[in-house]
Amino acid sequence: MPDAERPLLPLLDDPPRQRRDAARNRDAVLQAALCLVAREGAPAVTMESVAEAAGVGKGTVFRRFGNRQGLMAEVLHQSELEWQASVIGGEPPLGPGAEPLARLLAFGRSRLELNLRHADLIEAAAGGDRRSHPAWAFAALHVRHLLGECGVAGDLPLLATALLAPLDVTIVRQQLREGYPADRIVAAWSDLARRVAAAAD
Amino acid sequence: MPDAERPLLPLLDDPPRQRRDAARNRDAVLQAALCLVAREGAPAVTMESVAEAAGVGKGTVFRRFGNRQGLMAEVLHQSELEWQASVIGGEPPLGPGAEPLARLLAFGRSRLELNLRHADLIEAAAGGDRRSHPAWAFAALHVRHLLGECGVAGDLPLLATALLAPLDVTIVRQQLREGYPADRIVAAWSDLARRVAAAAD
DNA sequence: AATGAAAGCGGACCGCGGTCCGTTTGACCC
DNA sequence: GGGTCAAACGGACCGCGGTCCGCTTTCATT
Repeated sequence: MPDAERPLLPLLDDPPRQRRDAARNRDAVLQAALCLVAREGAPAVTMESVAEAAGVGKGTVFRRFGNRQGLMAEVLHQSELEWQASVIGGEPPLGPGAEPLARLLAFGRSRLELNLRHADLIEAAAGGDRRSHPAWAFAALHVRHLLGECGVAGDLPLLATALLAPLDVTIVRQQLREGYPADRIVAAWSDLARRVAAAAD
Repeated sequence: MPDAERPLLPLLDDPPRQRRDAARNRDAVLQAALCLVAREGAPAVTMESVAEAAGVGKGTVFRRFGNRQGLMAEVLHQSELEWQASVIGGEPPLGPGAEPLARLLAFGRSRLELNLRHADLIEAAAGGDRRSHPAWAFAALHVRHLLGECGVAGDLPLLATALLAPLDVTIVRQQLREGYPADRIVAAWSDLARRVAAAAD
């Protein structure tokens, strides 16, 4: 559908326009990856299998997405959109309308659940910098915003990161493996969040 | 030197005694790995190069250490011994003798420095479970202990993990990459630690 | 329609982590 | 010493991530 506008606004999209086959292939690869990950789980999906399912060569997959992490990051991004929408505009207490602290606590529980649900994908998408992923940036920004609304004084971006850190998949998984029940992990995180948010107001 | 005692105390070490060549090879591999990592950095060290340097076959390296992470974990362990000693018995404020809160703050700064210094090695040793490594377990236990001495009430083991989490290599590296200076990261962590420790007493 | 150039393509190729299995070595007993 | 057996060895082998380069497709221009 954007094609229909092209002739009418030829000035806006010209600089780096990409060839049509490139766009088509990129889309095919992403769809194939999405499908394969859903069906077989991220760890079982190889770059070659994605290429084959998309009907392209292996080189094409790497050209479009850089490496395995890049591809998985894109898949993860698709899977996170719905959740992000419900944080921004969904029901309270996760969405807007509740007290900031209540939203923060709901956020923690919800994010922890999601981290576990997408665990394999997150780990597959995680390079040395799991935190440069859009999903992480979104979460960090949101926590920072809520802390601000709670009236917390201090280094908000770094405090936000510090609050997010213990929710990380690898940490939570390890805690579960050590026998801590999920409820207790959530409770401990809530405790932490309250301590951080308590300093002000 | 333990050899000298063997004949005198034949009862203590018999159950799973390992063959002499096995022990010798394990040692040679570890030495070679230590040396190579120091000289070329962890990322550049391949399992095959370690095997060759140790004068053994590749299979032997894998048999002794399981996989690359296992080997790197062992190398890391060696590198952390000195620091652990200085935490347990070194000078205050890191070592014993200072106030618990002061020790905690000193611990954070010191651990952060060490994480950066050993960054490559830590990442190489990190499997899905970076936190099952002895070095991590040691740190967690120590923080838990200090929190207890601070009079903190709550879920100490999980709070300790939560405090440790933001010191993780990948997080700190990302923050540096985003332009936050190291001092500020340390300050933010100290702030966090104080908020956690402030609830009691 | 013809043409030139560059963006894109794909599969042969490489290196490394990890496995497998036939062979060797060391420990223990006679 | 000789015999036996399990533990250990080592290198050929495999699969996957990632690169490279000669060939093809697209698109702007005329």
